[in-house]
Amino acid sequence: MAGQTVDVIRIDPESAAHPYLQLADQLRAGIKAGEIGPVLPSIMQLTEETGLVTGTIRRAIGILVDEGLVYTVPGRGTFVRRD
Amino acid sequence: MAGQTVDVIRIDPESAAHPYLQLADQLRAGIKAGEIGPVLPSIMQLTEETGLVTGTIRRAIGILVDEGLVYTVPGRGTFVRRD
DNA sequence: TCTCATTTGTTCGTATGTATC
DNA sequence: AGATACATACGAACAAATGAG
Repeated sequence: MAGQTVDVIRIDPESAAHPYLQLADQLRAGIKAGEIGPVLPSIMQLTEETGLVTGTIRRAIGILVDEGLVYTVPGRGTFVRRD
Repeated sequence: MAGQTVDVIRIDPESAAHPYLQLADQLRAGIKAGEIGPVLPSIMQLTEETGLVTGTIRRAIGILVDEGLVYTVPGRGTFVRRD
């Protein structure tokens, strides 16, 4: 199992903001607020909770990876980088 | 060991029907015809016999689980539900 | 009790085709 | 036309449960 369920994630399909950006923003905020971590919810969990598909989830997480905020380990999960 | 080899499974990659649906249909038909069971071939066996990958096999089996036709036991296998 | 092989479960990575905006 | 999103499938690694010995 990966991280806990995160009920702070709310994607608004009607919003002008793209879902992958909404998700990246909310994940980032949750991490910085200490509400998310040290292990992020799995892509499958996020798929269920957000209604988005894996490609979109991965894209949002990819942003946080690029920012150096988290890192992923294949077969394990996505982790908040502690430094 | 799990179930016997099942040479009734034939996935057509050229078909318009998605492989996971083809497999689910053929497994269901084989079970109802009494040709498959009481233990399904393992996921590994099915990957070899169909050329599909584990994710696709699992998805097909998941359909039969949802239908109540079979159930899975971790470390044991997938069994036809007898009722 | 311990080890090992088998089996299902979970997870990330990548690719392709289609649909929508 | 291009970017975004969805659906499906393939590839790979690791984890956990089970049973045999």
